[in-house]
Amino acid sequence: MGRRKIEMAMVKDGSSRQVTFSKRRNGVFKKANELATLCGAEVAVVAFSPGGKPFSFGQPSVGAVSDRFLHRDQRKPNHGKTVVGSSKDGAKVSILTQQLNELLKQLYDEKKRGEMLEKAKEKSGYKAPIINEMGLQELGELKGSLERLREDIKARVNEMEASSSLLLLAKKPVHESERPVAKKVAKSYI
Amino acid sequence: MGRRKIEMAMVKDGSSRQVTFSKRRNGVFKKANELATLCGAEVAVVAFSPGGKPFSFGQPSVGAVSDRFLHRDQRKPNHGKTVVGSSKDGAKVSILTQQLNELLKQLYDEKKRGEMLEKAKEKSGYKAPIINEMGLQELGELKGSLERLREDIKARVNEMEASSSLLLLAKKPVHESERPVAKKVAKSYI
DNA sequence: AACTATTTATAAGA
DNA sequence: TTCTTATAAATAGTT
Repeated sequence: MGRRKIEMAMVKDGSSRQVTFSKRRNGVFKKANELATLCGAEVAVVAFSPGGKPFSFGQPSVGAVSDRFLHRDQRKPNHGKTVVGSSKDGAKVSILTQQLNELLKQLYDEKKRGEMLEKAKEKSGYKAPIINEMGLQELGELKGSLERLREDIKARVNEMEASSSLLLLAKKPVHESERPVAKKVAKSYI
Repeated sequence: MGRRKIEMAMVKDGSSRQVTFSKRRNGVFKKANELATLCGAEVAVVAFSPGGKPFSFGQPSVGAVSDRFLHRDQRKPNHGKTVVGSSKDGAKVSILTQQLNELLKQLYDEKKRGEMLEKAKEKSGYKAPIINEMGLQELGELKGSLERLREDIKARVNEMEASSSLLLLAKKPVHESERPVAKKVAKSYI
């Protein structure tokens, strides 16, 4: 699909092969996302680059689809693939938000699991306060980062309601800057 | 890619949705096969139809790729992705989705690691010091994984903020009925 | 299942 | 790496 038709065989030049992988990987992920969106299907894609790096796409997640495929599904049939609304953009944001919610839920589960492990350790008579405190602190910071992302998505939804700037600035680079980690405790996902 | 451009939203008519799924499923599988052939990459795709039937493609096999992804290969995903400058918001959303799913993948790994930890603990009870030390070692590794994960998320949050800013510029307003519904959780995560 | 008018993906090139 | 652009490929609606 380009300037010329290429032979369907391994690209010999390593550099070109990496470029091809990057481009086509995104193409496959986009197609998979469209399949999931248009058909309400659960789809997972996993690809290892020529260099051995893993990349993945999953709706609702790679793990969920993998589990279901391996006949370990314990969830409701339609879990995780609801598209709210008919707007193209609203649907996309909805999917992203939904995935973020699942991320937060899993993080919550991880936190509970960590607490149980900590209890078990104390019961066994061994103390590792430094590791415990640092682990909890980092979990808090991790959660804060995810909250930050959630707020960004929420704010984007709100701003979409208020105004619609168009494509003029779409190519302007955006400066990335560090932002303080949120400390506030979440009471809801959105 | 047809007679007309279609809305990127769930196809309402069930019959049409099934036809779309069949066509596009083949398309995704073909693209995945080309990715594997051209780049020598290991690729797996799993898709559940609207009716719940599983379909899969794998090179060399779904199981091999899934196993490598979920259990063996712990190398970090690519971090250098930038979507600033991309001119199609569909691609931006695709990349955002991909990044979210990479996060999900890593959390999934952490979850599995925690499950193994718990199993080991239950198996040994509370009194075996050797097993406890092993648990502590694994907890330390978990902490290290969370440290790396936190850094990954920080980096991705920045990437997503940049992406989101650009994405916002091209958005149209969404209606009230199309907004994601808030979900509630009993208590804080941390 | 085939057929095409179109849209979309992408191979080269810059 | 990113962006352009000419072209190949995928596919939506139709038969």
